[in-house]
Amino acid sequence: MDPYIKRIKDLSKRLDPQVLAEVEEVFVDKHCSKGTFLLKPGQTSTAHLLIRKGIARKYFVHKDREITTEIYFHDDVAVSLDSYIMQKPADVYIEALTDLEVTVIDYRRFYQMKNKYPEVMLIDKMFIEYYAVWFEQKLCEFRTLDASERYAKLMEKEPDIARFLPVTIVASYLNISLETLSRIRSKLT
Amino acid sequence: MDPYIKRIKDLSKRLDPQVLAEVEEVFVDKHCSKGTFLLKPGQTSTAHLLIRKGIARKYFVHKDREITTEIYFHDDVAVSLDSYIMQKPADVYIEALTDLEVTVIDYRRFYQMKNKYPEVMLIDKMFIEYYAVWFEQKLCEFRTLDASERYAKLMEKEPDIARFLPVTIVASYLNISLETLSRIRSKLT
DNA sequence: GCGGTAATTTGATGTAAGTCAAATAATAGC
DNA sequence: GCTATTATTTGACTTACATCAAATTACCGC
Repeated sequence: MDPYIKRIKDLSKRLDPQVLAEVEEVFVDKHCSKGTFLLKPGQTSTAHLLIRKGIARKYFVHKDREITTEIYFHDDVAVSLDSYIMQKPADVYIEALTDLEVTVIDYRRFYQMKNKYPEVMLIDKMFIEYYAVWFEQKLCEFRTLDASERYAKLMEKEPDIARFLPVTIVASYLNISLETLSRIRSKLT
Repeated sequence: MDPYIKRIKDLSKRLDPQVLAEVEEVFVDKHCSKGTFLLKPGQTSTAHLLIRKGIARKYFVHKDREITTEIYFHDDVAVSLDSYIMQKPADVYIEALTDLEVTVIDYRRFYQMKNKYPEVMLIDKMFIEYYAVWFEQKLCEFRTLDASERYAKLMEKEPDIARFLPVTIVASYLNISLETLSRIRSKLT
């Protein structure tokens, strides 16, 4: 697991038990079946979704083509950052690729927690920080790596994506055509 | 100005005068002459740099090529997010492209302010949020727009960059070769 | 098992944009 | 002013990757 994510987790666990109990009241567990949309363009995001089990993805449609921007596994948090922060309608889909077990963290109630307990605000801030750094890294990868290098990086950093998902989705995540991905893979064997 | 930046500014101004005074003690004004580096790879960032006057840029070197990732004008904040958040050595340069007047915001002292006043922490958090959303948008542009579309977007959103900076820098910011940028421009006239 | 659909691979061809190289144009120093 | 240097433009050529199309393979439901 990423060391920064680990720090966030450790901090969460070390919250005052009283505070932790109160925070956890905000969490609601939910089941989503495969193919369901957790968010659609036009809807304003009202919750973070902690994926407890299964796989989900975020994507948007550009020129009749689905572009996958994030893929979520166990312990990942699915959210349209844009819609959450700016409190405006999303322009992305969040889709359950398998049956999911998710924990819903309602913004309104979590917001109250943040204002009541600065340590909760800190954890939320660290989460955003992680997101920002992750985006910056991705941006750097797009600027410097070609198709096969991006694939190599994916295999190194997020091998589960290549392992569990169909070429179509992996290719759109790497921003290459599925044919090119297929060719890259065949060269490696 | 971006509406979210405006919100951050308004909030800053509306801080309790007592708090504001204390925060401003942390700010130190400084002059940097053209060509100076405010940060170099290997150094760990110890301060945010608010540009009061002049132009600066952030870039990194990849395969003997300078890749400009951010350009700062009046009221922008120059910082290696990565180095700041992870508190690790930076891998980017921050360079004064003109003579600069900057306000240095020391992390250590600002950190104390954040812990003392939750409203200061909130402002810092909003700044990071803005950064994250900005990165996400850039990422989306790289995924969906070709060279001339990226240039068009630049002219629409950050025209000053194209106006005040040499082709070399603008091209590396758009992640295209300077020759291509020159050709795009000549086609538009 | 078999037929039908969807996913993946393979091949042929097109193109946006990179690279290399040379020609202008702009800028600064003296 | 003129030269030296640097920045920008223009041209010829190359290449990584997309697109289109067809072939193969995998995956279902019955």
